[in-house]
Amino acid sequence: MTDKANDRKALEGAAGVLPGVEGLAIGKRRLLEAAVVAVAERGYHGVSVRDLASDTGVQAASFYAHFGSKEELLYELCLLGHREHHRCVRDAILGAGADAREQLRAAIRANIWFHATYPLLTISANSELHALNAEHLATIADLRHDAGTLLTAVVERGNSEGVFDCPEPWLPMSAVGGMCLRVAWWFRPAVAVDEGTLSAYPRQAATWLRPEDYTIERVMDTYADYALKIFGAA
Amino acid sequence: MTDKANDRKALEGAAGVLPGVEGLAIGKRRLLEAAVVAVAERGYHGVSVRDLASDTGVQAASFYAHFGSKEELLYELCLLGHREHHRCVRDAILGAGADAREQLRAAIRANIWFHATYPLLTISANSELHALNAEHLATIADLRHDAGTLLTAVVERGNSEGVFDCPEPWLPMSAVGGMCLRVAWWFRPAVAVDEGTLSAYPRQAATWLRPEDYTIERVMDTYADYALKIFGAA
DNA sequence: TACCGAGCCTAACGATCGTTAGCCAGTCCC
DNA sequence: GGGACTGGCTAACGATCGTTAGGCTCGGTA
Repeated sequence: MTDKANDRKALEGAAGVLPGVEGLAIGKRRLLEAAVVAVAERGYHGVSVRDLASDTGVQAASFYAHFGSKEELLYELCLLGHREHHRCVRDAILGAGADAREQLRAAIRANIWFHATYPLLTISANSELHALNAEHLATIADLRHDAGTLLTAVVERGNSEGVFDCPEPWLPMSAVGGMCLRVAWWFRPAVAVDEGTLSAYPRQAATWLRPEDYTIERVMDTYADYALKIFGAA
Repeated sequence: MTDKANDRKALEGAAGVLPGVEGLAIGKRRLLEAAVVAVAERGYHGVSVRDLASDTGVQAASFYAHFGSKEELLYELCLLGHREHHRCVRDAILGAGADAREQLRAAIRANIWFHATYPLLTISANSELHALNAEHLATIADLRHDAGTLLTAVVERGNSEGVFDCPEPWLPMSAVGGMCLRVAWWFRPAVAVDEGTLSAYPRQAATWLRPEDYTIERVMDTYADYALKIFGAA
């Protein structure tokens, strides 16, 4: 492979780690992709503008052609993460028919799918909110609140229809939410992993000792069963 | 209250956020306590040595009378967090009798208790491992591995005794581990919280919209029931 | 009494941080 | 053809970073 081809591959090494960036300018997209990799690994304050510029093959000053500040980039990452995640779960619920159990199962499956497919985005958008300014943090908090509303409605309807048995949904939802979220930290795909594809998963995922790697499908099914048990599904 | 009393209270504002620091020199202990508060809030790279020194009422250079480097302080925090957590869970299992279900229940309860009682330590010791050097990271990884061994043994014994039904324990353990770990991020006590006590919990815990705050006891019981369901307890 | 180390201090080192000013090569539209 | 816009560049700003040198003041100990 030529040096130039190597350079190009290095610059695009993070392609595919972010959903919903197809319409963006290529320079901005590359910065976002480099950022989600670096921030998930080292945290917001552990990543400098010069790091991102270097990963993208440009100078630090060029960063500011795309973002007004470093914090604004983090905000865009968080916005992207929460919006795409919410859309993913919402569409799954809406396409699941009228049975609350199937709606819950679809929601859990979509939740896991997103966290296992975009783990670096999940980690960045959930662990680095402290670095947002007050206004941006409030916007993200509103998004989080909205995302919870629909799932709460599914559970409450399931209760009144008699297919769930959890009079107080908050604790079971916290448990299910927690176990689904953590998938982003440990998941690594079982199939077709070359070095480039593995870079889309957190480095720590390699150190969680497990007997094997699992397919996304298997994790989705298994965790959905756990969730239905927790919600006391009939 | 006098100014001097105010100063003293500010310096000791983080007292009680760390277990197992009774024998340490007061200056070192204060630095560790200030560090766990700041690191859980802003991340390792978001906290400077001068920040910690300022919170402790000393100069930055005095930091190095207690720690060889900033990374070494993080290592001591991670060591403390993993050791105390492991001891807590281990003792609970050993004191639970011979029934695997009761051993599992005790382990989950102890796990939750630790995460809800020392949430800032839990967050720091689990989210900031990336900032450790290779040698220290390997030591912590060994500790994590050892901690998993005992619980795995409990589950496997429960399987062979016929009281659990989970032929492959890793996925259920990942689910239960995830939901218990996340308690550290959202838990806030329901009773007797003045401003000083609340500072022992992550700031974000206030933003997770919940209908009420729960007692530790209630979370422990509820989550233990979830865990037993997940492991297919007879 | 003399010493010694612990624990604090002031001052400063070089490196790196986020950000800005000012400039330049293309590309598009009128 | 000319002007505006886009997206890159070099160079530099002041602030802050982790860390060190060197000195002071104690309490304990030989």
